[in-house]
Amino acid sequence: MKRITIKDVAQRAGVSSAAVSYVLNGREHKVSADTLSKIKKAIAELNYIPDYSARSLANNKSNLIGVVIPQTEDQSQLLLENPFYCELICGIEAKLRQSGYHMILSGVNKGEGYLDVSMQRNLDGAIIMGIYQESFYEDLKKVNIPIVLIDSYINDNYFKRIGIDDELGGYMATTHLIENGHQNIALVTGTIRKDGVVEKRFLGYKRSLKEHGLFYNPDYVFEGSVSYDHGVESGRAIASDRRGITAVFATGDLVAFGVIAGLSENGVKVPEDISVIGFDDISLSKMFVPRLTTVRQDIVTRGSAAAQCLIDSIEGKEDVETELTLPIELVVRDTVKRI
Amino acid sequence: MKRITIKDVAQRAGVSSAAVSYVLNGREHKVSADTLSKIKKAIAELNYIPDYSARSLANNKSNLIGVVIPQTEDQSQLLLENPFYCELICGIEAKLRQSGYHMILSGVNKGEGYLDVSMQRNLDGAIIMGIYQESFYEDLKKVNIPIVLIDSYINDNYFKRIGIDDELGGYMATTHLIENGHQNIALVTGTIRKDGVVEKRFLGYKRSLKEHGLFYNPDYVFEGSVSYDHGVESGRAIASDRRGITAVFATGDLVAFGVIAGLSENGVKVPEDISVIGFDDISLSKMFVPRLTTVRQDIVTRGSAAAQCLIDSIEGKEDVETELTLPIELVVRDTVKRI
DNA sequence: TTGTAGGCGTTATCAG
DNA sequence: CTGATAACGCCTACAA
Repeated sequence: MKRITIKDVAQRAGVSSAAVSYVLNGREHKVSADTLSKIKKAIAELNYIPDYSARSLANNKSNLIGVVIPQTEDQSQLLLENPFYCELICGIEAKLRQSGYHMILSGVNKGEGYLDVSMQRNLDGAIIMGIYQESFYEDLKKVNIPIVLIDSYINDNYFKRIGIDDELGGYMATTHLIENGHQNIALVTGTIRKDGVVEKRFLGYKRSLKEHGLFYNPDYVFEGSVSYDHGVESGRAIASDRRGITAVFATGDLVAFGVIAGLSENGVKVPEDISVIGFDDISLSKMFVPRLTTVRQDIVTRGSAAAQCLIDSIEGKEDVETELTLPIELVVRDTVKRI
Repeated sequence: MKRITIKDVAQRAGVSSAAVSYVLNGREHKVSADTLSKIKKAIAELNYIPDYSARSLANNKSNLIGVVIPQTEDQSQLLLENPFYCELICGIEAKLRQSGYHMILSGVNKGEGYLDVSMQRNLDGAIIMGIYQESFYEDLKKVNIPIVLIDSYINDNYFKRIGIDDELGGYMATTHLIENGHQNIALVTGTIRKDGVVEKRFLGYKRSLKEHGLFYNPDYVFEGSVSYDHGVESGRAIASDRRGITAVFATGDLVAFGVIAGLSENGVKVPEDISVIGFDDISLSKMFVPRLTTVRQDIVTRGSAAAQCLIDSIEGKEDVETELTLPIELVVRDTVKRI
């Protein structure tokens, strides 16, 4: 299929290519009604489709957004096993498409940054999930495009952030357990990294303990990866050596499912023997039996908010918030028992 | 960050931009060892990053692959709720990135096709999941780029297909149930569309019934969408009116989970009262309690095979199979009971 | 209101 | 082996 260019359209309409370009870019007022209709007709007849590469070259605007999600250590595969990211992406993609952008979804190779991709593709903006080493962000800033961070507490005004109050979430979860009579509460979590969401949830956990006159016991913390498998291992460990633990706060729903599996595998029932609370309320949580009590955030909305925020920045809107905090709420279902 | 161009590199190295272009494109033998080293040095010093838009314009090669996945009817959100697609994408993305390509992931708007995107972005190829109306494929062919279909039995040699033997899978699942003494087997499934995978699984189901001397009973077929919710509804329906049904073949794991939920919600236990078998073996299936008996396909591998096949076509390899059928196997776990 | 022409970064052709 | 130079498709001063 030979490419129809703007010149073909111009020729067919009997006008110059500049005129065509004008109507293509919404500057229709620069053109007489007559020419306008001729051009529109020609575009339709020829079924003209613009070439974004050329546009990007001339314009420095690609209508391309980079979306980065974390990946597994070993396989360098995207962490799509975690439905959290899937839902985020659903929200992002829908909003982007509806606004005329396309999404390049990728992970970033170990040791490499994202500067290359940004420059190669002339990205108009990027949404970054997960947390990376500092040089990663410094590189990103050099490219000088709007960037939205999800799941990061990097304190730098260059970046926009769409977050939730993770500390509060950790506090809410822990408090809910305490209010149900639990005193020895384990924390099963991914790596507690500075400026990461997990750290905040951890801090909320500790604050709740303290405010309720309970001691923080480091032995109750099972730190590993944010994965089902780590949950399973922790569940097993707890089952084999209870040490008085009656409840578990898992900092992600997927982890919580793992914990439940690890426990029940060893005959420990949830919530009869041990209560479990999660975090995120991924769509799976409704499907799982028993239905998981968790701290809910609206993940899809968060994705579309991130996309919207990015688009606003790109398009030069004035009042773009540099930080947006979305609400969370406790969802009480079947995995926490009053004791 | 001002863009460093090939000219800057040429200037710095004291050579022409053509020479630089040569070494950039691996035609290093067209250049003297001395110039080569000077150019390499300049590239490194200036931290030159090529502009793919320009390259695409000049070359008609974008190193961009379009990946299309189905979306929900209402929200036009990607069907990432279904882990099947997530895993596929993991496989695809990893392979593409490792081969120097980027992935544009999107759904396609109702009523629109994918021709626009393909042309706008100068896609080098595309991977299409799900099935669409015929005009969709006809449009795609016009663009004249390699295309890999997943989950389609469209009979057209233009397209490559990476599939499994869905008919056999349906047969295996049903046969497994029959061999465990079941005679009244319900089928819970997405829409049975011509040339779709679901149709093949359905045909395998019927063949197994027939070969084992059982009658096909249309009343036992619960046709709806490939979703958890449809599973739940069907499960409820079965629970409230058993009609002798002792086993269910769900044509997707997610659907199977729904069925199980719908059943147990009404006090019907799996597998004690009713056996359930699924299809796909998504990673979730290991996590679910009870562990789902299912027909396994290696989804991630399928994704990376699709990507590899596409890349081979793009790069003009000779021996690219037009159709690849990956193995499947029965995975016996805990949801089928012998009666 | 309309058209001409130069440039965006890269590649490829074709003389030197 | 090397270096101009003309595309590629589009946009946008600037001139008419």
